[in-house]
Amino acid sequence: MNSGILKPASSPSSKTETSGSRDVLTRLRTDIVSSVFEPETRLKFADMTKRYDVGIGTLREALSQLSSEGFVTVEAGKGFKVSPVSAEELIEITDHFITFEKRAVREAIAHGGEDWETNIVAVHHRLSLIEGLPWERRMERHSEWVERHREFHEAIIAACPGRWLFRLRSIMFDQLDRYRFVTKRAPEGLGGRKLEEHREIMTATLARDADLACALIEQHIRDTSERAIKLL
Amino acid sequence: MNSGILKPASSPSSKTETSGSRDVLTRLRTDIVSSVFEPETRLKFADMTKRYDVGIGTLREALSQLSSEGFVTVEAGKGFKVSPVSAEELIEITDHFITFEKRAVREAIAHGGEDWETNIVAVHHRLSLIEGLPWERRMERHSEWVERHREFHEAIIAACPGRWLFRLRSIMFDQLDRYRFVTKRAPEGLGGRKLEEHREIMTATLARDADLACALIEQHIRDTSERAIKLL
DNA sequence: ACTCTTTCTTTTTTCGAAAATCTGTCTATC
DNA sequence: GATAGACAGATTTTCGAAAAAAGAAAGAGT
Repeated sequence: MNSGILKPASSPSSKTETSGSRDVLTRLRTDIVSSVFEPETRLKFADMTKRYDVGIGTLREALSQLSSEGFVTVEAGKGFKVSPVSAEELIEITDHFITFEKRAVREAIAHGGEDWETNIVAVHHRLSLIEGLPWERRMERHSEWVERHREFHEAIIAACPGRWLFRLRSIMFDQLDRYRFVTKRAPEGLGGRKLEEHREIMTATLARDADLACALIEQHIRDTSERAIKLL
Repeated sequence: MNSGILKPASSPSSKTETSGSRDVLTRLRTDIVSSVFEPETRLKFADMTKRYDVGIGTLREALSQLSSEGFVTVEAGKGFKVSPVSAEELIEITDHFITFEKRAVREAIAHGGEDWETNIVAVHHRLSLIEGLPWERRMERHSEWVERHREFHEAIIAACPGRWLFRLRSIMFDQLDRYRFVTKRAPEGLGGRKLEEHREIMTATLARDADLACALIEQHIRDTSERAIKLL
């Protein structure tokens, strides 16, 4: 089957066209985050190499990487499978992420300069361009939203000098993305609210009000996670 | 990371290399931790495949894994090199580790059962067998000490139910190991002191005195890290 | 009916050749 | 002398074939 010469990649959602050039690690992670592969699914080399059009070795390296990020689990001799999800894990991840993020925000506010501020304004604008859209159009560009949402939160803490703090936070953020996905098709509700929240977070941060920024971020994250828990 | 597979532990062969019984990932990590390769050293495939007697693909996977653990850094097209070390990073790692460890200890004390207690006593005994030795003999069995030391601290927090907390802690612990190595050849000093400290930590933990255990552990880690900072 | 082999199939894991990329050196040109 | 281009050697990255391991199915013995 799939007699096409290149790129079968018949993902059900063929809206975002960029996937062809991105590397297999990113594509595979995206597919796991967006539940193209359900939890516990075995990721067989034969299928995967065809789907992503890469060699076995390259694929194995990507899977190995994803296993250390926690997205897939590996059992020696039995191959790789998509890591399971659970409400308990989401609670724990949320908890860790909030702890990291609050700490990082304080550091960033303490150390950030003009470039940091400017970048926050810039990426927030990019994000608001999508969040300001009506519901259907937002859904169409969901994967873009995911990316810009990540960019925004990363920009906020970019001035944090602790590299490990940044790194640990990012691991948790990526994990949250996976759970965040389940709220994608949730009823409209907080769509416009998010636009508000992000603007408030930006304002507090640029005003160097660390306490307020932390409180807003904590609420922002907890809201999303709690919605996800209900849908799990 | 190091899943519960029992390792060969002892060094069977006279020379450092030969006998590729342990897998290349473990051996390479050990070599980096014990400064066989200095920081910033480029890890060329040609040399490495000969040294560890594995194929290019296998080696690449190991290096890739180590890069996500933070031991090596990778630049696309320019290969892998041993990550740099710095006093600043040690301070940050120490800080994160202590935060994780204290939290994990409290959880473990709250949740641990009889098996947990028993295992702590057992691995502490194994550790004390080395720490009770005179200085020269301790040095001879340093790599065994590293392993048993890890086992001991892992046993203390084994009952902690948070899997991500455990995981994040372990990443930091592995990083600390690398810095801990520089204190290996430090003047005798705290050799006997450590034996004391570990016994105190065990006693406090088994007595379910979380506050005391946390305080002891924090002191224990900070002492070691501060000694390392001076030697950096 | 059950279990222990044996054999065959599927899947993972390893390996080294070949392609792509980078680095440094030499030469032509201004 | 400085700059750009091109060549050669070294190094990384990719790929798929082949070996090793796991799983499934069939057969023999109890």
